[in-house]
Amino acid sequence: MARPLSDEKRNALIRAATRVIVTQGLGAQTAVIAREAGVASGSLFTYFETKKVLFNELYLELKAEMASAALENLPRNASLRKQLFFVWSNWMHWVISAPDKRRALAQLSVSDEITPKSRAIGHKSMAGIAEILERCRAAGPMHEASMSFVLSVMNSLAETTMDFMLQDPTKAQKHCQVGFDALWRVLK
Amino acid sequence: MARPLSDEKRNALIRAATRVIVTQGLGAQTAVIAREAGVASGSLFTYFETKKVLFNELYLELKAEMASAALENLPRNASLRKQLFFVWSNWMHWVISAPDKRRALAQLSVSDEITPKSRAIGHKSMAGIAEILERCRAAGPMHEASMSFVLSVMNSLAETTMDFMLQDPTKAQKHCQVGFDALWRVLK
Amino acid sequence: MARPLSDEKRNALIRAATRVIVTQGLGAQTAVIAREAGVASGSLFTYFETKKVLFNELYLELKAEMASAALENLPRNASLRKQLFFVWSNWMHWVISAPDKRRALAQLSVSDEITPKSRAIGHKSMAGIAEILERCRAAGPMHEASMSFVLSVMNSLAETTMDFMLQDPTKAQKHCQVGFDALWRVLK
Amino acid sequence: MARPLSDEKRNALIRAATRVIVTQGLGAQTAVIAREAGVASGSLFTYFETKKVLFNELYLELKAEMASAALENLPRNASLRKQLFFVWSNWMHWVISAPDKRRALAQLSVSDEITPKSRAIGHKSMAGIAEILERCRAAGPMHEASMSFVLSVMNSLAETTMDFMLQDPTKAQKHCQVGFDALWRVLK
DNA sequence: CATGAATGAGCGTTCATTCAT
DNA sequence: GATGAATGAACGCTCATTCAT
Repeated sequence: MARPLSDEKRNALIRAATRVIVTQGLGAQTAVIAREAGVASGSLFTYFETKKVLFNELYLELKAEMASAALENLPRNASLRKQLFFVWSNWMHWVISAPDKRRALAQLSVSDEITPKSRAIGHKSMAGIAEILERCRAAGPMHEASMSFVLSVMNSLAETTMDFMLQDPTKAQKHCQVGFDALWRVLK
Repeated sequence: MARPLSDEKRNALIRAATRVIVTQGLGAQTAVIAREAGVASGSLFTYFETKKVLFNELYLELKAEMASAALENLPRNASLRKQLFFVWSNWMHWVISAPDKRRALAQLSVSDEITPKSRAIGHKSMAGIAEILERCRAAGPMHEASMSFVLSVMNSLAETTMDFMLQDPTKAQKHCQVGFDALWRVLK
Repeated sequence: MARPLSDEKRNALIRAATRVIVTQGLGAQTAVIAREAGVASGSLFTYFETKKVLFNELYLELKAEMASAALENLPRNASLRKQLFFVWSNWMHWVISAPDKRRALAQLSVSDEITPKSRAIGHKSMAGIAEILERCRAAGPMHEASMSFVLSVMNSLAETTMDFMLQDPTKAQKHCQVGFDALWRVLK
Repeated sequence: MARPLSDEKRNALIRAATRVIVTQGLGAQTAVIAREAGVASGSLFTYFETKKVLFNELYLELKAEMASAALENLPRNASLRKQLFFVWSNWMHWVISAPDKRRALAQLSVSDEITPKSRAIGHKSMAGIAEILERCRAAGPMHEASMSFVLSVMNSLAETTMDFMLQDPTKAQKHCQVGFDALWRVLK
């Protein structure tokens, strides 16, 4: 991933793509993304070979950002439950503070524009979270299931929780808690 | 009435759309769907005003079929847990026996081609399932959450389970059970 | 021109075409014309082989009707000027009483759907009028011009006059007179 | 600015449209016009938003060109009759020298693709001619008719004359004169 | 490297005409 | 003969990508 030139422009494009995807979906025209980024339409292609590449890189960035937001300031000495709740909380909080990113990521995640390779890398972003989850389920009822299944279950619970938090911000805190409790019951 | 609108052709189109969506995604060309259905490209539009209408009707049919498959032969006298497991089992079984339908439905569900109205109707298809779920969660830890949240949670667990069952059919039975157990723990 | 069956249906189609052309132009769909005529869309083609044939026949009928309206009750013993004014008057009056027909005819006349053959026949419909015109210009300044040129000039003056009469019916009478006076000056 | 919009290409498209309309009518395909102009089919739409816009702009250009051709080198000191004849002559001469433009303009003029707004602007192109005409009819028998009626009469006489000039070029000069004389008699 | 015009394959939909009922 | 569903060629316009400036 050689950075040909201005990181600034690359980032502007990534950010513009996020915003535009939220309103126009993945059918968004590259020209619109470029305009939104304040860049000439042709320039988009000096930063990203194709639209698909742009979407894949955006996917990875969002995924990584989400994961790192979830792990920020993790209290490594607290109880497992507390650690997992901390991660879950951070995660949900990130969604609330950056709803566009979450919405764009949701769209990208279900798109067939995203390659298996990107998905694999994206999963690796979650390694830090996975590790905690791993320890949480170790002795519980999911101990025989594959780790990837458990991860997916957590993900799907998280997605559902996020959707409801975004739908009605006044009940966001409540949903955050209820969602976590459900997850904990799944694991313990 | 000369040559009445044929249910057969309509169904051929619906079935063709299902198959083509699985391989080509929602960008599938109407002409391809028509060819696959064995009708002229223009004929698609005598059965469905637009591509979007076709997709919405397909969504509704798949959703309804899925729900009715899940409720088939429901043992109304069995315990709640047994009833829910029965529904879950049927549901998962339908997916195994009609993976194309599940894949097409998954694509349609996340598409913005599907109107809010269709989604509303689609949710009503799930009323039978929702009712059982409602009774299952009544006394449990989710009793304070909104029904739509609980439904969404069940749905997301189901989707995750389906994906894993489809990925590795040899472990399908196992995943079916593990997924249900997780759901049950969420509820009880 | 074998009349396969019901004159009634044929006429309904001709009349419907007139009305529809006025509102939709010559791009009017055959299906719309058929519906307006209260006939199945396919039936149009048992009365007229093609859309083009329909339009040509309609053209001829309107042209003939217009000419015959102009000549109705012609006072053959009056002065030439009076005869020509009589014809002109009738002609203009027909337009006022059947504006749709005039509008449709105007559209058809400039269309390239109308074959040279139809145009030739259409001109023959005007023979009666031409004859009077011929006598009017005989001794005048147009006596050296070709008859077809003189006819065209009269036609174009008539068209212009009609347009203004239809635009503002309160001044119709006035325009009728002014138009005729201009024609007469051209001829005498 | 990278590769500025080229007037050359725009003009090529306008000229191509003129030629193609003559042979194919207004149903001419945009792809054919583009090919005839030597540009890619999509490029047509960077110069004209839609086919309709192309046609309206072509209409306006032809109308303006015609009017300006008619007024070129007008001898402002000559008698009114001479001035009007001069204009008429120029006008007819333009038609002879650019028959395609005249044919295209004729088609466009009767089309319902041309908006009322374009027509209004088109009429303004004729203002110079109208002014002379105005003075010619001032004292004559048309002095009570509306100016727009007189203009229309002149136009229709001109159109008729043009058609005959184009039909038989050997008699073009003759028709030009006969047409003008008729117009003069209308006015005086 | 930035720009935005140029390119042309691609697609949903229309509609005159045909033909099974 | 009447009906209206079936047919499929046709077309305007879009948009990711390329490339001249």
